[in-house]
Amino acid sequence: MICITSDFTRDVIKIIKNIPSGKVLTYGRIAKLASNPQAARQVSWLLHSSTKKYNLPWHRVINSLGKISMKSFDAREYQKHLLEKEGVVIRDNYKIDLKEFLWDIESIEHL
DNA sequence: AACCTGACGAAGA
DNA sequence: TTCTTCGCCAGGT
Repeated sequence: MICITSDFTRDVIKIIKNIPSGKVLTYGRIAKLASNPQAARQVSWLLHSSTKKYNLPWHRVINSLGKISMKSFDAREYQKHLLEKEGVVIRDNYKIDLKEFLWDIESIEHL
């Protein structure tokens, strides 16, 4: 399991934990909110390796195209199910309308 | 210290 | 519009 050693990682964890039900954020936006716009891959790495440990709502994180990007079919279907349960509409090809469902947060000051 | 990993993303072809 | 390439980062070995 991972050990937090950077402000970046701590912020990412905090941000993800605060995504409200029924909303989503993209890897890139999370990285940007955590003051490192180019660290989207690290966000992905974090989710992949420490979702359980930090009890994160991992399903509310999608890619910049507004799509679910899990690798296996089963995983995609599971994430789709979790999101739909919260009212998020999933279109063909696991596409989500960011205009409607992207969490509108501009800074993490108040978190 | 060097190298590997990831559910990324922007830019080209 | 779809696919490939390449740069990114930080934690884990």
